[in-house]
Amino acid sequence: MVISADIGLFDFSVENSIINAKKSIFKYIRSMLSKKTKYGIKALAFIAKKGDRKPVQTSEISKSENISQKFLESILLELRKSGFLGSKKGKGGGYYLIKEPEDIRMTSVIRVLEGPIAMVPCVSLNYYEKCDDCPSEEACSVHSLMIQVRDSTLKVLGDNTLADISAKK
Amino acid sequence: MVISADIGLFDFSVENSIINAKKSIFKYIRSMLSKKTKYGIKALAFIAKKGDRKPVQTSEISKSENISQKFLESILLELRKSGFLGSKKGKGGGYYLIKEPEDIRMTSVIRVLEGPIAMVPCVSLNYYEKCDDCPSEEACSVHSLMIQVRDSTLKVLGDNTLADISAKK
DNA sequence: TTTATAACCTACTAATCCGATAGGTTAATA
DNA sequence: TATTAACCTATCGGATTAGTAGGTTATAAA
Repeated sequence: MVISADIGLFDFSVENSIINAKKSIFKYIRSMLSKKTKYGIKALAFIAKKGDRKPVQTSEISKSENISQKFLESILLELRKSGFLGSKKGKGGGYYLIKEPEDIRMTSVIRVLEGPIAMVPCVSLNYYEKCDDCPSEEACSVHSLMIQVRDSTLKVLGDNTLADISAKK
Repeated sequence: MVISADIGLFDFSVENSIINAKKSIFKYIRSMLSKKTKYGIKALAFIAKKGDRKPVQTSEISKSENISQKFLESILLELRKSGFLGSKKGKGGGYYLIKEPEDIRMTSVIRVLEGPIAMVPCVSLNYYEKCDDCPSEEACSVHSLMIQVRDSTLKVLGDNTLADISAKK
């Protein structure tokens, strides 16, 4: 019985790695950071890099960063509505930062564009939601693990400002 | 212009917080950890808690942890195929651990059930994939940030074993 | 040897979200 | 007055998630 279990383990491990290989080649890899958030951060970094406060057009960012212009428009609009950017219409218009890059933490950007930073709503600070299945969060084996993950992620994202990530070249 | 920008900021910040409030009440909160993975970890912890190596039935775990039995079946099957569990058919059958809980790291469980741990494929160690839009990963403002997040998450998940999370009560 | 059990397998589904597209309106500049 | 660029509304295909349904195979007990 032990032997057959071992053989089973071996066979299936091989089989599984093939499945995973196929997965990575042919299938969509689930990403925890949406393109929306990714594009939003890139756009903010692009604007921050320019340094001056002159409005930057969506079209310029779109071309330079290979982002669909229409999609980017909606993202920048959202960033304006949530207080990261100011805007100016008409010729010479565009978007500009209304805070110093040093004062824009990645946590706040991601919370606006992506939503919760925690991997699970029941440990989210800003988007908390109780699990339907868990009678007690203390008894849940996943809960404390996810709190640890949340805190370590929060530390990284809270320590990094727009100034930090746009300094990289 | 500065004044109108400020007013705009204020108005929209308020509006946005209302939108977010509605979001958390009425809408689905995106979770980075699928229920599949969550249930899988819970099931492993359940089996580990029992201590002895006697097979545990899917139905028992399903009832105790409030998980759809059919869904759980598919998860435990996957955990067996990827080498975490052994199984026994027929009466008195079920699933049992084939490794010590101390030797099962959360990183490996999550990689099997969820896929990549990184937030973005371009910084994933086990599921790497190049971004279509980025010409250079070094120049990407998101890249190094995501590496930091990945490493801190990896640290937490690598330090926690099944023994650690099932010890909690 | 039959019967009950529980793992195993295959296929399908509703709901949801993501990323994008299309087409138009408003406001500011030249 | 014409052009520009932000702003707004609606819609969509493709993909995933979290199941459900219904059966087959292997094992243990009767």
